[in-house]
Amino acid sequence: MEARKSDCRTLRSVKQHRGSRPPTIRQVADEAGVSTSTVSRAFSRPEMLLPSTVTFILEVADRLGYQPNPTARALSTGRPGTLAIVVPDIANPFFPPLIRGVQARADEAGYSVLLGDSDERPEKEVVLVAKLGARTEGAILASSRMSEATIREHASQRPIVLVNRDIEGLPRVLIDTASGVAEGVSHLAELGHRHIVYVSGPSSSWSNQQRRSAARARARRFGITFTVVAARRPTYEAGAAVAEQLLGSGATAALTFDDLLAQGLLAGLAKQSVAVPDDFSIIGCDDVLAATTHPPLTTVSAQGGDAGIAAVDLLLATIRGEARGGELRVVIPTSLVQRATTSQPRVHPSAVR
Amino acid sequence: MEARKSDCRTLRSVKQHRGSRPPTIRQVADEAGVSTSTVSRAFSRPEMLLPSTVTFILEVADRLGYQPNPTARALSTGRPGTLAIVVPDIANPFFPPLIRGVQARADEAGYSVLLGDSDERPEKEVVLVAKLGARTEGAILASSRMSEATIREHASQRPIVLVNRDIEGLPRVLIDTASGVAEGVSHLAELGHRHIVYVSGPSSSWSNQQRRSAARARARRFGITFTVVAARRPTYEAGAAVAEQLLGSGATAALTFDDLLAQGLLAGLAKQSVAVPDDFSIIGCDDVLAATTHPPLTTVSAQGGDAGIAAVDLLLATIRGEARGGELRVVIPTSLVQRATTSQPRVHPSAVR
DNA sequence: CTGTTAGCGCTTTCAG
DNA sequence: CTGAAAGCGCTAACAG
Repeated sequence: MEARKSDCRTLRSVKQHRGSRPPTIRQVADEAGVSTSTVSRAFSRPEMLLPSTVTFILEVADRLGYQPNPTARALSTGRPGTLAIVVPDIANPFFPPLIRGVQARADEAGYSVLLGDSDERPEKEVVLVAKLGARTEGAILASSRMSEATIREHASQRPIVLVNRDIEGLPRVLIDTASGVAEGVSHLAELGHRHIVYVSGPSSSWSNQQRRSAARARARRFGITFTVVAARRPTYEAGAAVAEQLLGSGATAALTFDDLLAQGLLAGLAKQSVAVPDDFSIIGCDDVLAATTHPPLTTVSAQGGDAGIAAVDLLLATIRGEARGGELRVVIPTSLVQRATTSQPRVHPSAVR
Repeated sequence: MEARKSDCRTLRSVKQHRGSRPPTIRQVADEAGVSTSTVSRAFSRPEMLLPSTVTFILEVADRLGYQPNPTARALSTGRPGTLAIVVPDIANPFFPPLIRGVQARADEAGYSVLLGDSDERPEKEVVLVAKLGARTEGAILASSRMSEATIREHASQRPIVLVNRDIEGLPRVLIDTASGVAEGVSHLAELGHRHIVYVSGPSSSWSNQQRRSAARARARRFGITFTVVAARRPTYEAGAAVAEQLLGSGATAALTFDDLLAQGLLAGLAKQSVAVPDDFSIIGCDDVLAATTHPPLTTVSAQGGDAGIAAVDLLLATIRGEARGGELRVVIPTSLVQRATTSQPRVHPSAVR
């Protein structure tokens, strides 16, 4: 096989330079003396062609600097080859590992990832999901702040996988921090604490609800006093701000919605000259700060990256229509990571030793 | 104007349910009794139509749940309406704010954002940029690890804006941490330090080179000893690992490539019972940890979010062909943020006070 | 195994 | 101001 019609395609064969359109399948076909279908197949289904044809075409294509146009391919096949991931706040350290996992896995599967940040605002999330949904094959909603009804509505339009949001019937991956949190409460109870407080995060967060109720249930089981203190956003500042309030509550230990809050609390307590863990114990959640806090934070591990990978797998399965009933709900286990912010509560000074 | 031909388009008018294709411009046109061109115009160039026609069509479209297909539009116009941002590591806290800025600004401009994580690997970055580049109108390469030649090659194919990489002739936004670092050295010199060390980051990082040479130059100006110690990746662990090495060097202060390294160093030093800032002073860079370290880190501010916004503006201008010579290089100033990790060097014990 | 022929859904001249 | 028709670049039956 050799190149035919390699005659003058008037001006079209000029070497590419800034501004010239990239070569199309048509040009490769002409240059190689085959039909466009053949060129198309050489790229999408090479097994249908003679190996020699494939190599020849690929060579010609390469020489011309041809690359299949993803947009055209998307329109023709109806498969954009992209996924969307939307999160409430990229800057919250819980999400980067998650996003990283998503992007890596999607990439392996030949997909690209569109990212959306809703800025913790449900209305903005709605718009984003609609906008991104139209240009993707499916979306992953991490810690969605939208109402269940709204989510269901979106899910009826296109494949959607939820992360840390438990809605019956929808594919979802849940990081089961509840078990880790319960473990944390047990740990505190066994240490001798009789009054603990839970510093809550965003009220519309499923994770927050899970953690709060898991902590409460376990506390009840041990018969220890359980109080809830609300922090606004899950931030360092908010954590530092609730320190005083905790001290006045009579509690000797706190579990916080996440590590950021715990870290802030650590600072707030330090400012009040309260020693951690000697005077007060703290347990965070998510394990996104590793041992970088001072002292190193005891927390509940959460494999954000794994969740991202699982979410992509689930989404891909859903897209392909392989998502069978049972596997709709993937649960990722967690456990308590003991570092240095918990210890026995300080007993009455005179009783020490 | 009223609906004509609202007759049976056989089965096509069935209400949408999971699995049914979304309505096309054709259906809206039929339902409204107009041509597809008119529907198209109602969405893309309403000013060409009678206001009454527009509202009518929009209403019909809304009733049918019609939304223009972005892919088809992209193919037809040649403008995908998407931008790409590729970073070496999303999990590095320097990038989330940057990405956040990019996504927010792009969204305002009606664009969506494709995200790529190169995992600090140049080869992977090359593949990513090529892949994402094909489906976007342009790309933002943040802290690119690719060679200058490779970057130029990509830039010759499509609009590209660099962040923290200074390549002549290419549009770029640079966070001028060099000035902040120099300020940091002056600060240390004025405090009385006579030997400082720079803990370097990725060798292929432009920022690293900038910071290192800025520090060296300023140190020379003050006639103080300047040493460089190499950390592998810019991580907490790497920072903790170099602590001992620094202590043995005779230096009394360190500037680190970034805050993560500084934070690790803080921990490494604490482990060796070296008090900061009393026994050793530290200055970080990027200001991504705010006052969350212990003690609060003195560092060089860097407005990642602003850089992201500026990058999008530059990219959009480049795409539109408005990028004029002079504005090709946007520099974002930085300054030293003094917190609590720097102080006078401890003089010979007997000489104290 | 390869070519022909229709589109995918939308935009865009060019008429009227 | 609106309609008809011709694509954008690629894929997908259907023949051969």
